[in-house]
Amino acid sequence: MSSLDSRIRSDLEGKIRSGEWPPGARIPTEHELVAHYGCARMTVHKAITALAAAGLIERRKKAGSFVARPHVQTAVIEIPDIAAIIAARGETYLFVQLQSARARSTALGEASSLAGFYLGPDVLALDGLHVAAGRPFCLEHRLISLAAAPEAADTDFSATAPGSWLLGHIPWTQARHRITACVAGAGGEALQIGRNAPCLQVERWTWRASQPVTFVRQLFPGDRYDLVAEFTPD
Amino acid sequence: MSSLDSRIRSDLEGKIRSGEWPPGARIPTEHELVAHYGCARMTVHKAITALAAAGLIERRKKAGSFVARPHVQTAVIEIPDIAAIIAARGETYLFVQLQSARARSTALGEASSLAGFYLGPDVLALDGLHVAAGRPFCLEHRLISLAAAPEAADTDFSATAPGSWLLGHIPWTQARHRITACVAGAGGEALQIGRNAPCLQVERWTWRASQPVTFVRQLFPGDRYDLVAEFTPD
DNA sequence: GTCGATATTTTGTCTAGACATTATCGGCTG
DNA sequence: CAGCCGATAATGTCTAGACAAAATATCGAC
Repeated sequence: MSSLDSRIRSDLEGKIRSGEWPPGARIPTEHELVAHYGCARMTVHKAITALAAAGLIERRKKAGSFVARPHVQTAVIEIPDIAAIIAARGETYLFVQLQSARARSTALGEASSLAGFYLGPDVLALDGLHVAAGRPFCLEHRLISLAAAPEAADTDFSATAPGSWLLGHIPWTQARHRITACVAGAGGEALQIGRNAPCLQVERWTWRASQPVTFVRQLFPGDRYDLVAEFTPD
Repeated sequence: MSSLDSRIRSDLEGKIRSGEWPPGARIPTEHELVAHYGCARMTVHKAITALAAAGLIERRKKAGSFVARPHVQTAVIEIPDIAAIIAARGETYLFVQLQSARARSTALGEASSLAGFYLGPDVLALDGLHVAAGRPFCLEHRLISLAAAPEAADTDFSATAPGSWLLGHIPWTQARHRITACVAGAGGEALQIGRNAPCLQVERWTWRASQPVTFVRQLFPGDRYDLVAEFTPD
């Protein structure tokens, strides 16, 4: 926190963010910074390396270190467990299972829409509704690979959201998210909104050690949920 | 890339991701790893510190290092410049200005909706349309603080997207994003879709050195754009 | 002047220690 | 048994070097 390297780092970061060192400018060499701060090179190196990892500067051997030119806005969005979202709002949370089926994946018509994401021959298909403060909050359609999560076959998801359960049982996943806007369509009835109401749709494909584990499609009424991303590159 | 510390790091990471070391498990101490890999402690320390920064492990003095229990899914989404999105698709890009006005911010009715985001007394208000391959792609409404970006007053935005211009002139910002689903509403005409068509709305508030710079609201037809986030924590 | 080999500068990685910090453990005391 | 308190074990930071790798700069030959 107040270690020397972090002080050096925020010192340099301040000069960049304030514009004192504009994009493209060359910053002092490690050697010069060592002389300036009166410390070992490793200490300066650690500070500069962290700035480079954060994308604020670019380093080139022999040439030096330069303030980077921003090109993309990256934002970190957190997609927490839905139960956690609702708990944070101070509302009561409930999960209701609508349908559950165990099937051979080839029997699932949608298998083809999951291009390149083959969950194995044995798949659990679950439909459920997340309810916040008595109002429908999110309609969820989920497929779970029983090869990757065999315990799921013996678990009762009638009141437990499969997302929370999976997070606790098949953790440390790799995932891909897709966020789109669409109309509620057939899901409008369960969500108690019109078929033409706009919804935020989050799709997530999840792997564990490169083995597909689960796919989920979540539909949020547009007026009940939004994603907020604070972006403080550091 | 193939330095010793990165090899140690991916070695440990593999044991975590494969489940060999489940969440909550204690991983070997730095001392033990030094003995195992036959290197200096700094080298092991660098590898472990990187894993801790990535959130894969938690470290507690005296107690040791433990595989973290995942609780939130964080995803890094990149929100690139719209021109870059379209260029990446290999389509032609065009920006069309619809309206431009310089105003006292109190004269803008919406000022109140930007709670806590006061752009200063002198504001530039711009409406424009991003066009990809001849079709409307994004409707944009933007406010620029002339206190933060005085050069904007003398710039011609009739064909230059203000977003690209700002990125090059007032870089290294801090930002907040909000992503919602809504209907096109009045914007439906400019986008050549129905008023009830679902849209992805991205709002972004931008600061530079804690000074508000710009606010933008972008409306994407739901079927023409989606956000994709690859999540490979590392 | 142009090309190419060599020197130099700058960053990247690593070592073998030192001391600081802090939470836990175990024992001592009341 | 409860509570305090010091020993200890683990991480956190830092040093003063060393060598490696890479890219630029320089100088010489032609």
